[in-house]
Amino acid sequence: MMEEESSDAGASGWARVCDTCRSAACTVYCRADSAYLCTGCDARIHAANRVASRHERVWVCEACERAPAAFLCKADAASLCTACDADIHSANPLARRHHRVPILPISGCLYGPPATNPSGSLTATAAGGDTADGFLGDETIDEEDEDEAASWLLLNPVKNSNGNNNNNNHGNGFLFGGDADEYLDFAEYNSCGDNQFADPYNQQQQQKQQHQQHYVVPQQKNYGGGDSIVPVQYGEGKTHQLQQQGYQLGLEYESSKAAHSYNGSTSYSVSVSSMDVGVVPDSTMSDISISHPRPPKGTIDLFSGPPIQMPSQLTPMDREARVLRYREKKKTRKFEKTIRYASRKAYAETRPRIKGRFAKRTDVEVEVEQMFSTALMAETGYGIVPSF
DNA sequence: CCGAGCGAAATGGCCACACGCGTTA
DNA sequence: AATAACGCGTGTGGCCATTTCGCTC
Repeated sequence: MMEEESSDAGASGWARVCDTCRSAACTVYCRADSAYLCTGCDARIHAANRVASRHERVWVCEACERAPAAFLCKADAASLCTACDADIHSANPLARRHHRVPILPISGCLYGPPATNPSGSLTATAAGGDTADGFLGDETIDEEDEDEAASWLLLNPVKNSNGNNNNNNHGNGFLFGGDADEYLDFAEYNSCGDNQFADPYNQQQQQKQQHQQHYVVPQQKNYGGGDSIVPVQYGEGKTHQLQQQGYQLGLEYESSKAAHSYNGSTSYSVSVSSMDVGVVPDSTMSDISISHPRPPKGTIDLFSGPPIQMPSQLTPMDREARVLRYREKKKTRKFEKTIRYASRKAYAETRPRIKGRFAKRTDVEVEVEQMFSTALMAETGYGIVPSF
C-alpha cells in the first residue's frame, strides 16, 4: 500500500529536493531553519554544534515527499503529512481504522553514532517508525528484547506495575507503569508479519542487519515447556524480515509512548493492521458478545474450537478471567516458526532433496553413512557389530 | 520398572497455485 | 467512463523421506 505511493512519488520526480545541496531528495524538515534537508545535509548541519543539534525536525511525508509529516500511521508504518493522511485513510473503511499518532519532532544527531546519554534515547527514538537510519545502537535493541522478555513473565502486568516495575525499566528511562499491558499488546503486534514496508531505508536496514547478526537475540521464551526446543535462528528470508519489522515497530512504540506522555492523554489504542482484523484487541474484548466472525487465515482464533455463545451479562470476575485468558493466549501467540526438536531440524537439513522435497537416500549414501558410523565406533573404542 | 513395537508428529526447501494490483485494449 | 484481459509480484500451502517422540503392551 504505502510502498507503492512512496515509490511512485520518488520515481515520478516529484520529491522535494534538499534546500541545501539541491541534489538529493529531502528526508527531514527543520522547523528552526524552515528548510527541507536530505540525510547528508541534515547530518552535516545539525551535527555542527549543540545549538544546531537541538533543532527540531520532522520526517518528510513518505507519500508525497513534499511536506512535513504530521502523523505516523502505525498500520502502514509510514509518516504522512496532513493531506496524504486524509487521502489515504479516507480511501476505505479498513484504512480508516489505521491508528495514527502525531509525529513528534526529532532533535539531536540522527545519523551519527548512538547517543551516549541513556536518557536521550527517548528523544532519539521519538523519530517515529521510519527510524531506518540506524541511529539506534545494540544496547537499545537488547534492552527492548529484555523488556519484552520480562513483560512475557507478567501474568497481570497492570497489577504488577507497581511492585515489579524494576523488571521493566532496566534503567533506560523506559517507564511502563500501568502501560505495561499496552506494551504487551504492542509486543504482540510486533510479531505480526503483515506490515510489509519495503522502503529503501528498510532494505538498507535489512542489509545492515545481515552483517550485524548480533542484533538478533535468540528467543529465550518458553515455547511450551519442551526440553528439546531450540531458539529460532533469524538468518535470512521471511523470518529475518519479521524480526526487522518487529524492530521497527518497536521503535514506533517508543515514539507513541513518548507521545502518550507528551500529550498527557490516557487513551492509547493498539493499531489494527489488515492482518489483525481477526484478532480481537483488548479494547474491544469486553464488547464481544455474540458475533465472532471467522478470522482469516494466519490469525489465531481467540476462542478456538466450536463457537461459544458468550453470555450477554458477564460478571466482573468472569470478564477479568476472560481478559486474563485472552492475554495469556496473546502472550503465547507466536507468528514465527518455532523449532520444537533440534534433532529433527538437523536431520532435515542434512537430508537429500529433489526440488525441495525430501528424497530417498540411495544405497550408496546409506552405505557411506554406515561406514562412517562404523569408523566412528572404532575410533571411540566400541566393539564393531556386523549389521549384515 | 524396563524394553520392544508401532503410529503419529515433525522437519526444510521448492514449486504450483491463488490473489491483488496495475496497465492496456 | 466502464469493463475485461493480461502481466507481474507476492504470499501460502502441499509435497516428499526419514527420524524421533510418545504411547501401549
